[in-house]
Amino acid sequence: MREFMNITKALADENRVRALLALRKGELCVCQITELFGLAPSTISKHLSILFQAGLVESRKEGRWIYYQLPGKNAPVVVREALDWIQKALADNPQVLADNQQLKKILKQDPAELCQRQCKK
Amino acid sequence: MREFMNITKALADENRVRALLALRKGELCVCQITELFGLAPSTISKHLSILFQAGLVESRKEGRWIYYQLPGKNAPVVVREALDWIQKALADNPQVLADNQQLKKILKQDPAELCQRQCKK
DNA sequence: TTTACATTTCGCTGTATGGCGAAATAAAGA
DNA sequence: TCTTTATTTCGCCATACAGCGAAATGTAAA
Repeated sequence: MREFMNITKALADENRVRALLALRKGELCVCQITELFGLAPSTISKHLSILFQAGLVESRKEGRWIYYQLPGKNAPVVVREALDWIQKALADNPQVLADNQQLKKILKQDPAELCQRQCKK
Repeated sequence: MREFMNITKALADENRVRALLALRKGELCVCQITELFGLAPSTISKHLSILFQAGLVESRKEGRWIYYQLPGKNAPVVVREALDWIQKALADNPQVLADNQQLKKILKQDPAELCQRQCKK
């Protein structure tokens, strides 16, 4: 039950749901998500930590960057069904579509430059 | 998005999830759920109100009693899928099984007597 | 080594939420 | 009508949580 509630609590925040949907396009580093949402890096980090604890994202370290991504086929059924559920419910949501557009612009930018700008703020 | 977040926030409380699973057996009045969880009637009422706002339960008034039940076939897809999800995830959960046992005992009792005891507390 | 930098952790603040009991509401019964 | 009673609403308290900035951590570059 604890595990399941970790998932529902993780899904009970709009920014975390938006983050999960943004990750559909592939892995993202913290500063890319930070840029997308316009929140403080520490805030984004905390959100990702909560998603990670719930098993809703995986993480991969590459040098100084940490990339987050949606879990693979080996993820628990309850997790995959949760992700399918929000995907289906919000695929054509205006906010989510806007995030997708914004994300495209972010992905065109050099991640290194992006992160530098984030850190200077 | 607001609608969807109403659902995820409603599911982010363990007692509300337990209530939804208890309702699988059929409609229940407030005092029956109160008896099941051992919380104050006002607390249960608030929880049911939140589930109702999210569209996760329907209600039916019969005299002084108000019966709550899971939504029917006409419920939005996103709601039905949410209910299927938690049902599948927690069908064999110890807490949920214990609730089922307890619920059987409660359903054997006369609702009128049950409610009277609740209100005297 | 030092410095730079991406991310996390920590401490704090304001707001949201679960819990209760008391009062309000609404419907049945005396 | 006047009680009784099932439920809701309201006001309160304690806790949980999202947000930030500053400090800490760990890794790469100089």
